This record gives sequence, structure tokens and C-alpha cells, in this order.
Amino acid sequence: MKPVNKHAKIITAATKVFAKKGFFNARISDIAKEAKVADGTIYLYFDNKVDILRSVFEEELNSIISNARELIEQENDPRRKMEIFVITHLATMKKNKNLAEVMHIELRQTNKTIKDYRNTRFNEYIDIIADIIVDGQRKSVFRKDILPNIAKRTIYGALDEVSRVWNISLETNYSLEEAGTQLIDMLLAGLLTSQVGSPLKMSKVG
Amino acid sequence: MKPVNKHAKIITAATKVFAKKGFFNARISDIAKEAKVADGTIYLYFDNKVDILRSVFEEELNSIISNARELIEQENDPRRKMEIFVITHLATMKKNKNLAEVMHIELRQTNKTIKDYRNTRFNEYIDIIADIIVDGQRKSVFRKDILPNIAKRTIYGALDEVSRVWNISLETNYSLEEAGTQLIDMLLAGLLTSQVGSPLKMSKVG
DNA sequence: AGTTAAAATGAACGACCATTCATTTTAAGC
DNA sequence: GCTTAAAATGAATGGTCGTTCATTTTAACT
Repeated sequence: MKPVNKHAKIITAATKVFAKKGFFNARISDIAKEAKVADGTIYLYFDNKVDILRSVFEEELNSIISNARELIEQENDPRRKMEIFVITHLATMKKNKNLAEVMHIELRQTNKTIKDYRNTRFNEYIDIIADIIVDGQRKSVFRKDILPNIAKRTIYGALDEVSRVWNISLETNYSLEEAGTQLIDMLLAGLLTSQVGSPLKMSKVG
Repeated sequence: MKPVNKHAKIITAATKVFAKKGFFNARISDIAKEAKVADGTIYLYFDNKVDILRSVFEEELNSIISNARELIEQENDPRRKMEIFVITHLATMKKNKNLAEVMHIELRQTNKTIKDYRNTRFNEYIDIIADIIVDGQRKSVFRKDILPNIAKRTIYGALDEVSRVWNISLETNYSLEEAGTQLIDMLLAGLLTSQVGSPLKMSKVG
């Protein structure tokens, strides 16, 4: 009999089922069936349903983070680093639709269920962006008046929304590559035409 | 006895409970208790649990959209329009924490439950951004090579993530106003220092 | 091929909760 | 203050799973 890693099989199955139905509508029996395993077997490898979800994030993010880090540290130009982060993120989401769905939707919902998850692995991922920005500022390539902690959210949020929409709608009229290019371009150079100069000073609004 | 609109009372209570527990962990009895009403009474005003959630979105978004539209159409400068949209969005999320929580988290999760919701009210909201961009391009204030449909996602995603994080963490070190200023500034003028010139051309990445 | 322990199974249990509906309360009209 | 219909109540129902565990299967070692 082919030796199989049940743990990994269940993780893969769970990712697929969570993606399709969402955590709360996913049944343990669905995951078991998808993994070709008995319901009870799942409890030999995981403590409970939430633990399965936690494991999905933990293991997937681990590899995403180390992959991103590895690619980025080979570069010197902060612009290139940022470009690589964006492209890698979008490519990962494109390659693994199920993981993308889980990250886009479940990661948010289950912050209530899995308390403080964000404070570990996920923040580690987002902080890669902040590091790139700090590096760019030190090298005077990025504006020094940008706050890295706000910028990292801006950039991650943009990426997340773009890939999310791209993922749910097959009928989108732009490719992920095109979206990536636009995204990078817009974040680096901004929306304004060059002749317009600096943006308005912020003023009070209702 | 003080005449009260039960429907509205239940909507408010539901928003609060959904925000605190999330849709799936919210009990009808929780909502009933919060609204000071019997469990059964809820079913005199709503068809079922999902219908309550749908109503929350429907009614809240209605007022958010008309408010945003009204403020924006008073302006001419696309930069100002964009600024107003950003500030208004953040201010709304700040003022109504419960609604913010529901929008940030439940709107995503429940796309699976409430099919096609995005295709009506919510897209209407986001398309306000696209309209501003198109207007700006016509007036040659915004770059013409930016695709409005991608840019609207970029901008909304950024806004959503920034306000979401600001909402869940009381210990954030920046104010929403500050975040708004940075956000607008970064989206309009970009990350690069002016002397750096145009960003890299996109190239292939692993 | 017998022994044993580990791995896997899946039927059964029990808790949970959305929804229903028989009954009670409210309040308007007379 | 009696009648009636509408509004509200909340206990009971019924179906749905997450989890358990007594039993079976597998496979390693002799």
C-alpha cells in the first residue's frame, strides 16, 4: 500500500473544503470524505475543528513567508523588492486558489475564533512589506514622510482586495499580471499626472 | 408606553451582536435579548437569520452611499473628491464600530451565504471610486494609463485594511485622521521620492 | 501463522439552536 | 368594560453536526 502522510492529506482536504464552504459550513464529514478517511481519524491528528483551521494557516504561511523572504533578500533595489513581493503574493494566490479563498475570507472571520493569530505568523508576513519600506527610506528611494506601519497596511489591503476579487469572479476583465503591474505602478508613482505636482493639503471634512 | 420601531431596534441589536460574535456564532436569542424582545418576535419582522444580516447591509449601505454621493458631488476637483471619499469612509467606520466590524468581516464571509450581494449595493459603493477616477482622467488630473477598475479595488482594499486594523486594535499608534492623510497622499503621489523618477518597468519573476 | 500494539473506522451520543405555534398580552373601537 | 384583532411571547420541536469510543483492520515482529 502506498505510504501516505495522513496529516498532510487532511490539511489539503480541509483547505479545499474550507475554501468551498467556509469554516462554519464545512462539516468534519466533508473533510473526512475529501481526504478519504473516516471521520474519527481526523481526531487522531487534530484536537478539534478549529485546530484544523489553525494548522492550515500555520503551515501554509510558513512556506509563503520563507519563499518571499528568500526571493527578496536576493535584491538590492527597494523598488525591485516591492515589485517582487507584490508579484509573488499574487502568483501564490493564483496558483493556490483554495488557500487564497481561505486566506481572504476565513482569516478574517476566524480572528474571533482564533484569538491573537494575527500577532504571530500573519503579522510576520505583512512586516516583510514594512521592512522593504524602511530599507527604501534609508536608501532615499522612498519618501521619508511615509509611515511604514500605515503603508504596509495600504499595500497589503490593496493586494488582498485585488486578488480576492480576481479569485471570486472568473469573468474579470484583467489578468493578475496586469493587476500586479498597475498596482505596483500606482503605489510607487501615485495616481497623479506628473505635471500636477504634489497633492492637496489635507483639510477638514464634515 | 413609548412607541418603538421594533424593526429598527432589531437591526441595531443584530448589528451589535454580529459585530461581537460574528454571524455564525450569533444566536437569535442573543439578538432577541439585546433588542429586549422575545425570540419569536424576530420572526414577525424577518424571514430568517440570513435575512437579518442582509437587512443590516442593505439599510446601512443605503445611507452610507447617499451620504458619500452628496458630499462628493459638491466638489469639482477630482483630488478633493477622492480625499472626501477616503475621509468619509474612515469617519463612518470610526463612528459606527459595530457596523465597521460587520462590514469588515461578515461581508466577506457571508458572500458565500448571501450570493450575489456584491453585485448590487456594495458594488454601487465601490463604483463611486471608479467614477471619481474616470472624472479625474477626463480632466487630465489623474494618469490615463491607470485602469479605474483596478484602481478602485486598490483604493478600497487599502481603506478597508487600514480601518479594519485600526478597529480591532485599540493600541494602534496612529489616528484614523493620520492614516487618512497618509493614505490619500500615498495613493495620489506614490511612494517614490520625486527625484527618483518613474518606477521600474515590470519584469518576469519566478 | 500467531501475537500484539498501533491505526483506522463509523455508528451512536448528546448538545446546540433556528424556527414554529399555541397561548397570552396589548390596545383600539365601541 | 367588553369585543376583537393584532402583536408579542417563549417553551417545545426537530434536525444538524462535532466528538467519542467500542470494535475492526493493519502490519510489524517473532
